[in-house]
Amino acid sequence: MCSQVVTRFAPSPTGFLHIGGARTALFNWLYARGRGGTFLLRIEDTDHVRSTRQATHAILDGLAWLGLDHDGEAISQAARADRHREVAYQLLAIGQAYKCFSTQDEIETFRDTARAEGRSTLFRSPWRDATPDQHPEGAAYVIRIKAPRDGAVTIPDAVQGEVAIRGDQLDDMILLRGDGSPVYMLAVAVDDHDMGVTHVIRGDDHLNNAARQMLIYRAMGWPLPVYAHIPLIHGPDGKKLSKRHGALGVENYREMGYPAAGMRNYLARLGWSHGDDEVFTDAQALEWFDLSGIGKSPARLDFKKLDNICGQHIAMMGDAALRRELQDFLVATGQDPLDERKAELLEHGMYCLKERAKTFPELIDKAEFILTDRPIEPEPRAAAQLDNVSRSILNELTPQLQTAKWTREELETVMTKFSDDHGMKFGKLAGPLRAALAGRSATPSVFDMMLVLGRNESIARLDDAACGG
RNA sequence: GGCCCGUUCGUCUAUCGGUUAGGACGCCAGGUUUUCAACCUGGAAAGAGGGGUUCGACUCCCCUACGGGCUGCCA
Repeated sequence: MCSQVVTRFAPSPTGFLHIGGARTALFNWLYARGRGGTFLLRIEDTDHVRSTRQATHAILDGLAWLGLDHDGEAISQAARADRHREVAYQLLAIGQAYKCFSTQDEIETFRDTARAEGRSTLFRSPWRDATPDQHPEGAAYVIRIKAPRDGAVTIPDAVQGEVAIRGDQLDDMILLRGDGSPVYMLAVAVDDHDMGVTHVIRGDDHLNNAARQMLIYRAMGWPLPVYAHIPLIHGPDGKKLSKRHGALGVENYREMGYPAAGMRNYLARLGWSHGDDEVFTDAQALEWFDLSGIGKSPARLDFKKLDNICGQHIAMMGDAALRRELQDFLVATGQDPLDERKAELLEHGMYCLKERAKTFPELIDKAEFILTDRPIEPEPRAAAQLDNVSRSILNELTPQLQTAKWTREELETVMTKFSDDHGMKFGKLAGPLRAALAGRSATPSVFDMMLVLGRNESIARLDDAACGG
């Protein structure tokens, strides 16, 4: 069969894990993991001024939260500068690159006048064809690649199709700066090659760069990886995602309480599709994901849809897993985790809570009746105007519910007995109970529980039981 | 300025020359419900504009408009 797939995610550590970057990472992860391949992580930290250790940690944390595990250690691009330099000199030695002694000032003024005169600002170095004996003694130089001046470089892209860049649009880009430091374009090409990357899946802001990187591959005689340039994510207004759109980093989404599984689903569906499938498991995504399903136009972030997808994932999750993730969420957001007893109660009641929460904070909110300290007293003013049923609910049922463990069986038993004793339909208990507990912030969720219990699955059964047929 | 990419309901998308242009989210209406939510039923809602090619274009080609990207001794 075909050789092993190797993908990579290569963020610059200049802040946090951008939501767009997270999607790029996800696509790479899905592609590799779905094919038994390797998913590597490379930190592009060659910009010493902007790169920080905290930013690297933020990226690692974000990936870990999203469950996008990479193989091996994260690779530091900066640490590989010697190898990048080595390739630059190799290129020089085989005549695919040359020393350029033009100063930055010269280039600057050239560009200024070119712009002013409406001409191309591509700099053509006069040193391209100079022989060594023409080189000035001891002067500073940069190493430039010899880009083709005619013809075209065609990028075979799995998403965009064949994209041709004419040779006259390509300048002799710098490989090594005057101070001997390698430039990004060189580093990327060398690293991708050395790491054995077979599929470069990245944002389409790199599409044009691919042509330049291909020049290096070509000059070195390296086999080309498959390129797949995916459209960027835009804000709800269709503009490029920026600070004013709010949540940019994945940690923001984590703090808002979205489950990682829901994020993976939503992000995967953003710009990629598998027919009409909207909600899917990781296993399905892994099986279905393919470059051919990636769209070519930028997608907008839609929080309503994110909510919906996440809600469905919370409903799909196992109670124990939910309990664990909820605790993680509380810790991650600097809140106190639930104590054992409450966590236990919550897990028991999860079956009728999780179907109606889209985020963890919402789940906690719905569970207020379970989690609130007991005994629960009704607000005096509300207690004063209760009808008979409500009063008996308050006196008989509430105390039982206050000590209940909230398992489905127990809740059914208690509620059924009560409605049976009062000769009323189970579903009709909601109103009086609410009235009995009016004014308590804890009240709404008990109705949720009753209604869900009653409506969805067991109302007929319970009503039959309560009314004796 | 030059070059490159994109454009189907409000949003995410299906369609890979022939469909009443489908689904999902959201929205609206009705149902159920002694709150909300959930749930059920129904509804409104799309091929940017203009030229071609073709018996037939959302689909192929060109132009325009709009959006985005690249054009650094940034990454």
